[in-house]
Amino acid sequence: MNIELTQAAADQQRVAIFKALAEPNRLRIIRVLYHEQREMTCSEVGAQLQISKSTVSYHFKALRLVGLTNTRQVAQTKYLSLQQDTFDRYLPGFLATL
Amino acid sequence: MNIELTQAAADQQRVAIFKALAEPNRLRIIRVLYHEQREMTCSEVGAQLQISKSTVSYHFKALRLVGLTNTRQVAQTKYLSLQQDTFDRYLPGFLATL
DNA sequence: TTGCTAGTTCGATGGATATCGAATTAACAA
DNA sequence: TTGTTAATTCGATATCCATCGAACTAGCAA
Repeated sequence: MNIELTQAAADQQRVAIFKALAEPNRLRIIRVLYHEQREMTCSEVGAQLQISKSTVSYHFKALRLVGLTNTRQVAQTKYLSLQQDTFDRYLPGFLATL
Repeated sequence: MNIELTQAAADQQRVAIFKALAEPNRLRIIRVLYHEQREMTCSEVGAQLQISKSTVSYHFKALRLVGLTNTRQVAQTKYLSLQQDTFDRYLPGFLATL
């Protein structure tokens, strides 16, 4: 294991995470999930944030791809929640500032 | 003071900070400043990161505008260092993960 | 003044991305 | 089968931004 390679990989992950959070609607999704401490669906978030469901789906995917959230599927419905591990590793203490 | 307004303002700041950090070269600048624990000049960073001085200047400005760094000027030379306060307020614990 | 050094700004370019409606897929229900 | 609901994908568009070299500004020194 080369330290520089793993650091480069970690940096790539950091940049991806920051990009994901550098968007007002995605940040609001994170806050809602953190404060409500429960899973939420695409439709539910779309209604609360007043954005189209396609846009919400797009943001959900972005958050999931960088590991900030995870998804639990029940029938046609997908429930989104925070992936605490990722926040702990890359942004410890951040959620508490929201 | 309206809580929602100040939260909106804080969110705007958060998004700006994440945007600033969502760029590989800027993240590297932050890491170098954190690890070396000293001020660095535009030229010095440009040489170390192998990017043109105009690009470095552009990134320096971006970091300064969101309050992640501060600048001390001596004659023509500007010395850059981290603004610890901002990290403490918006990203507590982040620097230590680098 | 004449250079030299450190940074900034400008203009142009190429690439990324946030957004929406429409079409599509998938799962369930009647 | 037909219809309904939840979410994804597709196209298209508009905007943002990282990058560079060149031109410029400002401070210092012969």
